[in-house]
Amino acid sequence: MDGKRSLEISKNIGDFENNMDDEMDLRRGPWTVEEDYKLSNYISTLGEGRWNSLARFAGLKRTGKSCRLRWLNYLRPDVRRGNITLEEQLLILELHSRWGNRWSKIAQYLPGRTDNEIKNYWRTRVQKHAKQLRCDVNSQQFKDTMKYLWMPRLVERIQAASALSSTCSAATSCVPTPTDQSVMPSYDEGVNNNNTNMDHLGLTSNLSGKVTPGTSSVTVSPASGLTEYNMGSEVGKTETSYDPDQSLVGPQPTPSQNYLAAMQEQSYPNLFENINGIIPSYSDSVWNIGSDEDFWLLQQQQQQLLNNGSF
DNA sequence: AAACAGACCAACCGCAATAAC
DNA sequence: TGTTATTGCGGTTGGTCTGTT
Repeated sequence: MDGKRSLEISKNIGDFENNMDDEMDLRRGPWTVEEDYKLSNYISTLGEGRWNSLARFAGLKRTGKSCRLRWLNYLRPDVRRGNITLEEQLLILELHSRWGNRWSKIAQYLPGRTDNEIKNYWRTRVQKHAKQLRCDVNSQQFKDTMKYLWMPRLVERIQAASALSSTCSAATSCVPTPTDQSVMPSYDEGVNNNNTNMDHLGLTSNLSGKVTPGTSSVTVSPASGLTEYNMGSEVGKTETSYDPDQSLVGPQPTPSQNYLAAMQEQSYPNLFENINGIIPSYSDSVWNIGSDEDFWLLQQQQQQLLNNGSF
């Protein structure tokens, strides 16, 4: 448990105790350890659903809505925490370009990520980038910047990371393989913390989520101008029936990996050619979308593309 | 060291769709 | 069939952390 969480919990315990007198009042605000424990225990034995009655039976002075949100966004054992990986960033950009702010739909293709997390990512990172580039996040200019600069750059970084890890694993097992999502590091700014959120409760859960991948294909979508990604009916479907006997089956490709593979096959080589032709220094620079220098670079590249009439 | 600003994210709110009665 | 309860979604808010001045 990190310091931030520890502080939050100790504060919450205090708040919880102070509010114990308010028997009739519904609690609001941050969840306490006790509440998390009650909710997790209740759901792990009796399952999800009927959130209002669940809240009552579990002895929680919370609305059903609040319980549902807490479970889905935080306590659910397959919630994946930590930084958004490059693959996930790429997927978010692509899916958002197709569906807009359909966060829950987008989240279906990012196993373990919640709509709230993706929404927060979009608002804090992507919209910030649009602001820095002085364009509207919904403008064609920004979409083109994503399409021709940002997304290909992400693909390249993923490829680079993949090449590095396979080289490394051939020699020694020093870096996790890209097919192992559970330990896939974020090359942006840290490593995924894939711990379940039961950890701080001292709970060990058998519950597991499972991703069922399938075949995928990529074509260029005339409508969006971006890649059309047909995942098939079963792909990206996260099964949320928590059978204790269920266990994660072998290392299988996730939807994002299918997507990436298909995209590499069909769509992006031309983009790489295009951009490398326009920007000779492209492959030399490190694409870290978080730093100011990168945004300066991106602005320069964007301007070059505009000057070349590529958009 | 203090004040401030911006980033981040958990949680809430309002609304619409759906289910239950 | 109408009403009420529940669920799910997207937008927004507010608290905390972190970096800067």
